[in-house]
Amino acid sequence: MNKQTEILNYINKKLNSEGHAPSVREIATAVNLKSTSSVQYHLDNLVKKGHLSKKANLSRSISNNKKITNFKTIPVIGEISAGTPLLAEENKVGEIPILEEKYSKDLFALKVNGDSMIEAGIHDGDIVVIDKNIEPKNGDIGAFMINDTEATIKYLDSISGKKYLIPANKNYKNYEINENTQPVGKVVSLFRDI
Amino acid sequence: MNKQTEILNYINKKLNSEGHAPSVREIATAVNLKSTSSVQYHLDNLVKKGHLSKKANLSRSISNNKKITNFKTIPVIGEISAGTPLLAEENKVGEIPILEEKYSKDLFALKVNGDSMIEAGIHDGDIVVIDKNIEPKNGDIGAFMINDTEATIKYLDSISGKKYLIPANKNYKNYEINENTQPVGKVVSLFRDI
DNA sequence: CATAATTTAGAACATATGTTCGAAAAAAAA
DNA sequence: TTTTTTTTCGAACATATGTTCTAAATTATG
Repeated sequence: MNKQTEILNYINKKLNSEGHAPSVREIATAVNLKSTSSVQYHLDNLVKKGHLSKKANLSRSISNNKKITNFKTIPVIGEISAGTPLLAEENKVGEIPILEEKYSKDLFALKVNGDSMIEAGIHDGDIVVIDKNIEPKNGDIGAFMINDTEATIKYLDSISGKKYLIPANKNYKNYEINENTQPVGKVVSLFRDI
Repeated sequence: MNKQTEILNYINKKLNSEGHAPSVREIATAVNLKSTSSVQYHLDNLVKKGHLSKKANLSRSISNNKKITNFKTIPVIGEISAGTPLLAEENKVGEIPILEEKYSKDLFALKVNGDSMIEAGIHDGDIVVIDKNIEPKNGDIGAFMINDTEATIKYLDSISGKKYLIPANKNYKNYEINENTQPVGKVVSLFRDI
């Protein structure tokens, strides 16, 4: 490996592991160069080639030029235990990445339990992303809390004036919405490990 | 906002925008403190509380303690044009995030075209992640190239000794594997926007 | 109000660090 | 080989930067 890429790799490694850039002298030691000016020589080239950025006369100001795609994570909620608020830490079973541009504070994810929505292509164990900021409308798939103890994913629709939670599975019955049914948000996307 | 969180926010902002930590004096200026020792005072507290890490006597060595969930992206491939290599840039229609721990070089994603796998819960427009390093076995859902011009997602299975690509849709027929059929990889996960 | 705890200030110090320059060494080209 | 280009070295320099200490100012507490 040539010295230049060796230096670049070392810098990237350190940026990642230490959270800050190495000094010129640290680089020199790491890549077996006796003189700091040798390192400068390569740093100049790496900057010219656009691989790195650095600021003049500034300690440890080297940074990586590569475009960073930014993500945020949203919590994945598993079983809801009675009484525990939906997003309580104890319900959390994981995190999933969301592109920053799609991210909003009102997103969270729910691990699907059961096959009541299988005809909508939502399987047991799938993770659905829910936007609390969007109230599910007729025809939408939404997340609903029933009696504050159970979260369920169902179609929402009206049948002869009454509102129902409608499963996508012939083996399950419609559930008429009552005062114990609270809409949580709209299902906006889905993840599955196969 | 109190001084401590003001400092913490400034540091995080700078780490993000500049790629390296600010100096103590830069912090002082930014949060309107006249003395560097005032900043030190708060830095010490932030370190004690576990919000930051820093190394003694080291310039710009402040780093953020929060666990960084690392992601990588894999390319999403759209329509395959005849002759063009599968992963060619011109076939790319986007990127999706993958947790670093799940990431491998051999992952890519394919936008599903059509509803031939709808009974397996894979819909038109879904994005499936394919691991090129795993050769699909009987019973697996795999990605296959047909005649180097078309990528398709199907079940793989044997029927009376012959290997078939089997759709999950009664309206489609099984396709017997021949010399023009190349396995690309196994489908390992799925994304859907609803 | 008096007292204690917290926060800020100022100055001085030690040094880690980037930079520069000329020359030597090594590698590549002619 | 000779010439040119690339790479490395060593030393010296200027300064950006973290640190410490004491005292003052501010805020909280009784």
